[in-house]
Amino acid sequence: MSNAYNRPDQLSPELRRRVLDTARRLGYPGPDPVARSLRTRKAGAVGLLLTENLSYAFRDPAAIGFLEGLALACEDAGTGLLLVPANPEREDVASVHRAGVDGFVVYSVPDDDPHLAAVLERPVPTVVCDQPDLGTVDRVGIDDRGAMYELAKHLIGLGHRRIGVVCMRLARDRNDGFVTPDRQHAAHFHVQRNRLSGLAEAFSEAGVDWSQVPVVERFDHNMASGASGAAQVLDRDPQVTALICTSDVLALGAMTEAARRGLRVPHDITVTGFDGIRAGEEAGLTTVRQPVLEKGRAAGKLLLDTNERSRPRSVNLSTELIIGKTSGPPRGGAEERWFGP
Amino acid sequence: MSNAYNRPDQLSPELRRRVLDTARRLGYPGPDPVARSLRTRKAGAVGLLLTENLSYAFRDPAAIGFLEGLALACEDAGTGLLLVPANPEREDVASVHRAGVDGFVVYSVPDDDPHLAAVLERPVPTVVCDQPDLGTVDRVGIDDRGAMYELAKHLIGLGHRRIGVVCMRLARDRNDGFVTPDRQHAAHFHVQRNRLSGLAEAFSEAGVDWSQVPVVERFDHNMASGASGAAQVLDRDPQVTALICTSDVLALGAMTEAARRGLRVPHDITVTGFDGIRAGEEAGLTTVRQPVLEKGRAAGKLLLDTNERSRPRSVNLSTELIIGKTSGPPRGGAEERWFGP
DNA sequence: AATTGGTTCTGAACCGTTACGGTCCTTTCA
DNA sequence: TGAAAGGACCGTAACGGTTCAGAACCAATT
Repeated sequence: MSNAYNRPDQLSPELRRRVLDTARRLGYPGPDPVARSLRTRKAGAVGLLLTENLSYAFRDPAAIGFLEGLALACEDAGTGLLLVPANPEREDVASVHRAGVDGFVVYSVPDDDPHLAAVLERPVPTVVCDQPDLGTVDRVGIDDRGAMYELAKHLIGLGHRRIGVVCMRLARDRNDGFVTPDRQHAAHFHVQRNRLSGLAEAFSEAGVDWSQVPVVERFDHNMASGASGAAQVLDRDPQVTALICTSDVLALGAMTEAARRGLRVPHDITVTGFDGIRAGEEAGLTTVRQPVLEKGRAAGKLLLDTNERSRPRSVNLSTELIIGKTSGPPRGGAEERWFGP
Repeated sequence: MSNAYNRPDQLSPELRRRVLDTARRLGYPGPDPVARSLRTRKAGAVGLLLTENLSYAFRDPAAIGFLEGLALACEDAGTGLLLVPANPEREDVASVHRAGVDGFVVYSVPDDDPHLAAVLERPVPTVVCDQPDLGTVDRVGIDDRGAMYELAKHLIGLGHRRIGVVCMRLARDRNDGFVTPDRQHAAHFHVQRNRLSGLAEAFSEAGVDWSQVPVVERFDHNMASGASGAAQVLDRDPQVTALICTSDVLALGAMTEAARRGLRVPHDITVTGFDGIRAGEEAGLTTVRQPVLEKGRAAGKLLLDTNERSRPRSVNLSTELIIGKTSGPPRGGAEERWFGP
């Protein structure tokens, strides 16, 4: 009787001792956690669904920050954190079905991802993060659109009108190259779609024809992609005065490419990022800082808060525009370009 | 009948469709993963036990590398990775008992940690990493002692005899300060014990009285600890020509402290680390590079390889001495100290 | 002595699935 | 035509715990 293990008060110390003794003698390894979970309908763990290969997440500083925050929340609650393998290339959602968890956190997956759909079919609470608001499950995010709009306004104020953009993948298919406005608009990654849309709005308001702005997409998210993306933009239009990247990692890569071409930042060209990662900070990157750790923590808190009645909830965390030393007025001054090319 | 879900070949398409239809109509959410795990005796996940607060692991570059490698192996095998909360301050082992997993990976916990004991009592395969060889379970590690011995030999060859050491925590209790040889010898962290012992051996062979060498311990593992540890060593003996740190993170901190004191590295003082993390590489740190990612991957492979007959296995990965630009001969040349104090 | 109250202990039901063996029906071949 | 073989389908028994109802026991009260 497993009362001996879990409810020492329900039986006499004498019997408890006897039970535990014989248990040990028979080599009983203690109550089986799975059987317990079945009966109590509590798995004692939350699942985390990441878009990327599991291992890839550990390379992205923003993802690591999110993980840290989520782990923090789980730790507080004494629950485990199950990393669910969700290979984006395979359509195999078995891993989602197999996960014995009390809830899911879904972090930045494409909105048409079959794994996401599989999660939503499971009868457990779910929190989506950096995803569109589904209205049916909790959500944590930031105002990507507004933050990027503000950053764009800063650049516009400096006088930039001829810009280029390097962004992360917009859909599940690999498309390393220029992006049509259609593809931008139909992007399946909520975060990227909104950042681009914030840019488009601000620059359109400033009289820039957005359809003419070179926007380059990169599937892999690392500095090399930022560098090659920047190169592609600069090859197309060497006259751009600012390279706007939708992440700090891409921006840092773009800066190496600028350096390789002998362009001084910000004198010859302005480079901006998004996220506010440590390495960007050290480089003095102009960027939008978002509270990645808080995002993870908020997601965990929302999921583990059993207060059902108020669902679904939506949490928007605030961001901060960081004006670093990688942004400045276009070469030759702003005025020169007032009546631009 | 869940055959409809899992064994489409066992029944006619017609029946399958009918079953699935009524299932949907009745709001059946698909087979319950926990019940399945109970029946099949497979949880589809491996547990990871970390010494630190879960979230803390995401701050340590070496731990992140390990996690990445382990996640990689899990991904290949299609299993989940469950981060088990193991607050080192509480003695609460319930989280270990509650974890529904097919095996455990234990990474760098003190050898007297109750969580480790709890894992070993569970009737599932276990792989320990950066731990003493228990003889009963698989092990992955490096030759910490030999690698540190080699690094010490390099410094001795340069002429260093008067050194100081900054190391990570040696036991579960907090002891920020100097370490007696006794405590070094009795250290509960296998990795730290062996690194110190490699140092002691090499310098003893070179005629240095190890009991006189200042060894400072820091409980928290971050750059600030490295800086304050270095300060404590330099306050005790401003004449040390080399600061040997048992991790790169500590070494980077030590370098900031050296800079703060106006000491040039390596001209005025030599600083060395251990791990081979990216930030250290960028700083040109002299260190021992260890394959952290491979360690994680090897641990995962060992655990997921169902070949029972060859257990327990022990894997030693190789390390590489990296001679960077933070080590050089002691100020005033090596010869001066040949007959030194 | 019978009722009441309380504690300790026992047994059975249940959680939801998969494995297994048995029934039934159809097909194949002597 | 009958027996054997095979496929489709179905019912049931674990898997290993937790929970809960009620039995058994003892002590105190009426």
